[in-house]
Amino acid sequence: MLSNNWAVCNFFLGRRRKILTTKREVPASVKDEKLIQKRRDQMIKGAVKLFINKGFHRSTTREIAKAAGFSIGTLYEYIRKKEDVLYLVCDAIYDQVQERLQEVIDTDRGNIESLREAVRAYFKVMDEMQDEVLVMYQEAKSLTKDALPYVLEKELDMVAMFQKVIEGCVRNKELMLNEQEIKLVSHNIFVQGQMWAFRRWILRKLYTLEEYTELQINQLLYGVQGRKE
Amino acid sequence: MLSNNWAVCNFFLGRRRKILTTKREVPASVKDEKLIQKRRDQMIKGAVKLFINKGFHRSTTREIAKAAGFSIGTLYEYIRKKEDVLYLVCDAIYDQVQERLQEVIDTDRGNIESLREAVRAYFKVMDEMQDEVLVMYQEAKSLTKDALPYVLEKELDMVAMFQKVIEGCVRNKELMLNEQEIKLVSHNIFVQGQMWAFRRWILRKLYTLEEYTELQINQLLYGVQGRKE
Amino acid sequence: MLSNNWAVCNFFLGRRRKILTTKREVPASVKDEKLIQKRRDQMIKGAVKLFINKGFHRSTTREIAKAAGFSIGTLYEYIRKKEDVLYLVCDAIYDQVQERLQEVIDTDRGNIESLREAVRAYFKVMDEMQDEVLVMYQEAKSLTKDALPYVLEKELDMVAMFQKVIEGCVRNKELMLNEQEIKLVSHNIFVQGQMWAFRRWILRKLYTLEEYTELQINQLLYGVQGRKE
Amino acid sequence: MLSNNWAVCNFFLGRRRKILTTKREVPASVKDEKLIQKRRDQMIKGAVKLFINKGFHRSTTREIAKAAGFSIGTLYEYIRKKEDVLYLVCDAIYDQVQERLQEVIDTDRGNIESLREAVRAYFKVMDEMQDEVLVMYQEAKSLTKDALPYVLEKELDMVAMFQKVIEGCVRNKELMLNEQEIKLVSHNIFVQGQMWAFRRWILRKLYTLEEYTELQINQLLYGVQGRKE
DNA sequence: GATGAATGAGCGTTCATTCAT
DNA sequence: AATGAATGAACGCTCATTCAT
Repeated sequence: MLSNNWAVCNFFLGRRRKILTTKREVPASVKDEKLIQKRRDQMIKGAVKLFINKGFHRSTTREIAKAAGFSIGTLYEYIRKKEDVLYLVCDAIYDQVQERLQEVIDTDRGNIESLREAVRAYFKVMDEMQDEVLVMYQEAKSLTKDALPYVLEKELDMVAMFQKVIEGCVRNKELMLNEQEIKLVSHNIFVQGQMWAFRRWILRKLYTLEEYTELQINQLLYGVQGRKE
Repeated sequence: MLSNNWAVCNFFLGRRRKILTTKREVPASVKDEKLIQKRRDQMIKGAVKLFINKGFHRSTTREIAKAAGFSIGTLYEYIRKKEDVLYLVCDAIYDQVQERLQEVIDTDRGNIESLREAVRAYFKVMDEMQDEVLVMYQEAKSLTKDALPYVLEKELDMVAMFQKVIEGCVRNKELMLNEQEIKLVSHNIFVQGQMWAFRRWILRKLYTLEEYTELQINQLLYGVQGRKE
Repeated sequence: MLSNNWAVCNFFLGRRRKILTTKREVPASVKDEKLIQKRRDQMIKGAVKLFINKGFHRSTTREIAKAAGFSIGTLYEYIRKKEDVLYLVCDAIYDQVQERLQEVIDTDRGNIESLREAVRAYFKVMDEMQDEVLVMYQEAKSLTKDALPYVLEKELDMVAMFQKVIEGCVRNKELMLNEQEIKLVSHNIFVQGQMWAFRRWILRKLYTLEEYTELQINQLLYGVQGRKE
Repeated sequence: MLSNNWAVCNFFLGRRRKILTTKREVPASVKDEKLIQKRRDQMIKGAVKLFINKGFHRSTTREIAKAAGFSIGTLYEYIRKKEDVLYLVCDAIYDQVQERLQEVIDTDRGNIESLREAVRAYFKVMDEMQDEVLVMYQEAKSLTKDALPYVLEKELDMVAMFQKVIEGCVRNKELMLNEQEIKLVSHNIFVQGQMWAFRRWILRKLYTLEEYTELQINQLLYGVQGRKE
């Protein structure tokens, strides 16, 4: 139940610094950790392709196994339930996004240029990982009660990256924003990046990625009235 | 297939002014139009509740019938396929949103105050219809190839409302924006409204609706730097 | 159950002269006998068309009602069960065949020419009523336990017509056959007539109706060796 | 649609020597060919019993599975649709009939005695396989458009066996028949064999198998007038 | 550790039949 | 007498999951 999900999330997220520090474990029957990693990589790779085309609910476990390159029996040696696949997929996608961002975003420079660069980098990643983002985006709600908080926490971690960049600017007096405003802007940036993926059916017709990026950055910095005259 | 869906959408939306002017009809076996309306209203009401809790895929046709207050046989007198319920639900929600907006938004005044009001009104509707918006938002991807364009068109109609308000401001020199910028801002407003619904798990903790609204409007108008000093 | 059907048939047919002299009644809710006849005629006409195309089991009561030109509710004013339609249809087809035969077959002349004529007339009727015969033929097995004997009795009545013609020939010494042989030949003629309908997929390619008729008559009269040299 | 079926059949049969040489494959999910054969044998055995009693349409897939000795899920590992069962059953029955005939019929001797023997053997098989023949006979029409030609071709193969025997007699001047006549007689024999099965409700009362056989052979050879003398 | 045959609960859907109007 | 909306048992079929090999 979604509404229950939110309740559960709130519960967890409220104290997340305490409990959610480690990954949620999906138990496997197989012992060899190396093998588990290898098989799950195969699985995730296949499943993402599948989910992009048919969504999670319309993909069968058999199809997932096949796409992964092994049998249905083997699939169940590495997961307990179909929903574990979804969690593993979502988890992997977020990790990938985050990893790529951490490579290119400098959260410590604390000037407007670093904010511009962060947004550009983020939008670029979202563009390159469009399909994956879409999957995450559309299927996250199918995650079970206990898996969802782990994924939401990763979202917050990403939002926190932008927040950190902006806080740097504020600290250096490049921007004048209170905490509420900082958080809102961070969330806006985050959503606008996703938006490029989940509204691509219309945005792609109106803008190239570069146009979209620069327009959003300008709007972010100056608003619609800041440039009025 | 999602990716195909997009192709289809693009195809339809490309020429939408010509083909998509009328509603997509869902055929019913029952002839009495009044009755059809009544039963479908029951159905939609029940289905929304269900979809909020379990999502479309996890809701069974029997549950939908029960929630609507009639038997499974009767359900199928008013739809052909389970997916028709989803279309009917999405369609109804959008109609409702749009209707409520048209009541309160004045697209002709053409000043900044009217833009503020439009955004406030829109965010208020999105707040009041949180559950419905969430359903639409999360389940739209499960719509069939042929139903999706109808729903997307409605989205564009709503975006167009904001666009019209902004164009008014531009015409009256209250704002200086080119067409690309106008469109982007319209989409941003639209998405930020939805965002209040689909990210409520975090936003509700940070802001009241009023705070969220005013912060977003200010960010929209002045950007983060327009107010720098 | 078919096997039970046979048992039941045997039971009934064994004493048929006593019990099966009247038509099996299909009760109607409506009182007006004239109307019953009219509505059932509509029904049979529509149903035959339907059964030709889709068979009994694949035709729904709604389709039957529609094909008859009235509502499903009305249909059930004139029958009790769907299977009644099948009985009514089979019954009507046999009546029609028999009526047409009685018009043209002279069972009293008692010469070989009258036998030839009877066969020719019968085959002609079977040719003209191909579709109906096929329906009867293929759907009779779906008749209920209690309806089947009535239809089988009609078959025997038709076989008896040929038997009568042949008995006339024997009485006049035009043929030398004992009773067993007479009956077999009668059944053969009957089946060969049906055969033209139910094996038309191949026979039509090999013969015209006239060729088929004359070849069968010759084979009937002279065998394959009677003409050996 | 039955009428369409015939059209399709004609189409296929017209060129059958070219296309229909191989069996129609019914795909199975299971890979082990041996197992497929075993399970399908179970299935066919159970289904024949069921179809004899209730007909194809009145037998449910669950009943078929149960009669076969496994679960509904397993049934569908070996077929795709319920209709596949019917095809498999019809196909198996024909194969069985044909196999038994090929064991006993000598198509090369080319004398009248061999024709007598062929007919006797055929009628005996039809007697022993009464139930199966009845099923084939009554349910063949429920076969799908694409399955029917395969079954009809098998019929023609059997007719061709009699044709071959008769052609031998003609070649050896034991009989004087043109091709049209040969074909007709072959079809007659074939139908008269089936007739013993599908008209057993009356024929059994009039004749033993032996009487029926000898009477038909005599009628075949000498006609009703050849012996008039 | 890998396989894939087996299972059966449960799904979407149909349709003969009823009955209030 | 005629209608057609309502019903729900029962159908064909799917698929997540298990477990013997």
